[in-house]
Amino acid sequence: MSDVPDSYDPEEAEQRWREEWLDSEVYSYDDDPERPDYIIDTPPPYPTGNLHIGNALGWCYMDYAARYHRLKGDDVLFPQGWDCHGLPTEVKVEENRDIHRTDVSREQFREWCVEHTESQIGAMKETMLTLGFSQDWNHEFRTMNDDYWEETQRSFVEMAESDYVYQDEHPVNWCPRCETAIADAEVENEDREGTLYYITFEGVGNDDIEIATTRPELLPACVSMAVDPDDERYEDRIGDTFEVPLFGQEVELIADEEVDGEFGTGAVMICTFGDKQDADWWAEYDLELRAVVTEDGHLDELAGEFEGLPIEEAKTEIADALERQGYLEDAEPTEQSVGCCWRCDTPIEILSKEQWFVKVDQEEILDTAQKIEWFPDHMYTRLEEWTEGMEWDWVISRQRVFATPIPAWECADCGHVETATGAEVPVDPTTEDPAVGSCPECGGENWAGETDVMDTWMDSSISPLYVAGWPEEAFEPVQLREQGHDIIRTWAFYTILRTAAVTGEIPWEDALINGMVFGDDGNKMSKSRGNFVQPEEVVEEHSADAFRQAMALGGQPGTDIQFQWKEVTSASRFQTKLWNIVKFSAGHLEGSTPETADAAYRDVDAWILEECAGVAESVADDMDEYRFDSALRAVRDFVWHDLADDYLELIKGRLYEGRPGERRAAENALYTALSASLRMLSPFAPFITEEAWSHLPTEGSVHGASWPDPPAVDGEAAARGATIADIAATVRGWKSDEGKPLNAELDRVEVYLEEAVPLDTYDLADTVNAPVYIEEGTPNVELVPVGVDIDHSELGPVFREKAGAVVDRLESADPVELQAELDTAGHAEFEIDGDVVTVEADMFELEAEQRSEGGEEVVVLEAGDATVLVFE
RNA sequence: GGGUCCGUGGUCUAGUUGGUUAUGACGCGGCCCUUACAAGGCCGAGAUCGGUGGUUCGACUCCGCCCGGACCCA
Repeated sequence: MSDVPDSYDPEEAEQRWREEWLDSEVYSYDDDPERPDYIIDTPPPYPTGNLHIGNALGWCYMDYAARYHRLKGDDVLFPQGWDCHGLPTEVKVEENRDIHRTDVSREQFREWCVEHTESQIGAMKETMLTLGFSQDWNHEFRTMNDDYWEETQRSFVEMAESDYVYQDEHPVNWCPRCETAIADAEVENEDREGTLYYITFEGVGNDDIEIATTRPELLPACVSMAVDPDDERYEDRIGDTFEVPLFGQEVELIADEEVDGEFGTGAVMICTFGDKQDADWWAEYDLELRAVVTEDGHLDELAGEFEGLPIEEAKTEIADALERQGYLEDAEPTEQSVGCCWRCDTPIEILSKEQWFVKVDQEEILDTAQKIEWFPDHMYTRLEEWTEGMEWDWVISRQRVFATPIPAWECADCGHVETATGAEVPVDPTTEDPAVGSCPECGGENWAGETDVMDTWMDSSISPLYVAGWPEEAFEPVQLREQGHDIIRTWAFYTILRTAAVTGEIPWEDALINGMVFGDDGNKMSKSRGNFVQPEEVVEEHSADAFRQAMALGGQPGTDIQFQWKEVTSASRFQTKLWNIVKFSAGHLEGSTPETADAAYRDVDAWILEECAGVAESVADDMDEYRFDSALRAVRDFVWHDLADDYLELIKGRLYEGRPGERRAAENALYTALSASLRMLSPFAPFITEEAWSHLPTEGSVHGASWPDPPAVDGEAAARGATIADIAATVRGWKSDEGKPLNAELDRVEVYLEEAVPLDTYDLADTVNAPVYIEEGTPNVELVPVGVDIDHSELGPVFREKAGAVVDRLESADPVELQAELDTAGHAEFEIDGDVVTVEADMFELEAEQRSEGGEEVVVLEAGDATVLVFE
């Protein structure tokens, strides 16, 4: 009867659909002016060659949203980009080819980097396809391609024209290993064990002074010293001068409130530059610049005999020399926070260099960020804090190769700097001259192209502009950015800054922030801990659909989630269940089922359709709020318990033996509920739902279908259906308790309802396998009140401070007497503190228990409002 | 040190504006091959909701403090 295989083979089906979808247009963006756009600003990942489980979580979220919005009828653009430029690739290429980047031409080096990047992208794309992500591959982009970096340069040019971009000499964070400037966001503070040295500076015409420092190697860069103005130890000493040990320069003591009197001796040396504080003081007090650290992290000629030593060596050599010459008073271990390069962990230096900067306009950034809807909303706070804490402008120039060139030239004759115009990008200033021709300042013709390149974040922070088609199309905010909370200070921050600067708009309407993925044991995933899981392993063990479901149910978006194998197990079981439902249903459905005219729905049909409509609505609400966990849970619950446990069992009689009209009504309702379920599940489990869809009388792909909208039904019939389902479930549970087969035949079943309702017993009788009689009132069996069930929400507000006493009286009263009072008076009365209080009937219910004392053998069951008598 | 989030059965997790017996999953125990389903079904046990004060008739939910954890910043 059915061509549905007995079991579902995910490995085969997932492979098949993956290929099918690639050849189809189901995921393509139509740019249809009639439908609302839903554009996702997919954050382009760095092509590491490995899409790890943390990436996968974010892509799952985007894919759930993309698939949901397609069902909702939106014109979805889910592009995929690649953030290609950057140091790790340069290092990898140097390693693989055993060269230094300066050994070959910039062109050659770039070419190798591109080649390497392409192979890395291929591997990650494969994983994305395995996991069933529905990007529109016609909209794939690479930040290293001309068409992309043209836009990067264009945005740079526009920002230069509006004075967001400027060139200046200013202290910057410098990584001596990468030999480039880096931005504040690329510096990570690490707690390290260091040594605190106590060093004596001899006074020049005044007493000596002792300072404490962790960086004796910076003594040659010492230009001043400072104490807290309120520090009594140094009263009257401001303005004293001292000679820097070993290096001989004379420095003056100043007072500044920023000095921490608790640290060391309370006196600190100011070097150019030990840290950001030094840079501030240097500027504030107009101190001399003694640059002693070279770009590659060695001491220069100002260090005299120590010239050429790497920083770490210089530290110990100079400390030794201080000790030998009697300047070192003490040395003790200390905890210190060291700023390190986030790419290579090398401690950073602060050097003053000519660099390109982007102005950080805190107010504009926050104004913009506030207009974005953050999910969860507290993620905005992260951005706010970071933004408010920004001290320096964003340094965007990098002394590297594989990146977007800064489109500028310097006149070799007069030093005038010429920035490209929008018309001449993309341009590589190292190989091309500016369009302006001769220097507008001096008329010279000798241009030196800028060899500095841009920070990679300059590329990735225009992704919303790029995917939205800027500048051909005026920019309108896209609908969604999804990303991890660990990169709010970079990706989100820079994108907001740049979009506001270039367009005056917010980049996205919604920012959905995902948490981190931890291992099964609750710890960060790491290979050494043995809790590392690669998405492919999960697919191999179970299926991509199961993996995707586990990601959705791991926790609500925004929280960190633990990867749980048991969640995958549970998802697999659900899929088995779903498959069996489909297999059973498909056998009863035919091509004309969906269009059954004027289906004569019985009560249970009305009930399942109403339930289904309710679920469709609440799941849509969840999806709109990106509550994927809640959405999937609701659908799974509906499918398993309402549809399979209750509804399917209730209509089996009609499906197998019903007359055509009533059978077709059941078939139609079954089809409606099942196809709605598949559509609601399809964002989470795209493969099995597509496979199931193909076995039902449906058209096309489930992913091209629309969000379910079941027909409106008679509400009273639906309520009756709910009672029937409740009764059927109760009888089924009882049979199971009794160890009876579910189809065990019963003598008869009597259903007692308080008010007579024309319950449709047709399906119920078949399901419980007994004739069913509906009665009004209470059954003629001995029911003994045994307890009281208080409705606190009714009773509490009425009695307020007396509520506790009333509850006590109700609970301590004899239930039998209470029942009698209720029957005669319609309420209960107590005397409390001399007052008579009346407890209305709606404030409590008496719990009754059936006491079988003689008479007919009968079992009494409670099913919601109904009392069910079962005669065996 | 500042900030954000969090602490619910053995494990993970839900809990909407405070209101009956606190959700589900995995695991565990028992029963059941019932015309979709044993790679399954049904049932059961298992939680003083981190601790402690407070607000309230009533607190998992609101507030204070403490303990513990994660992340961000300094």
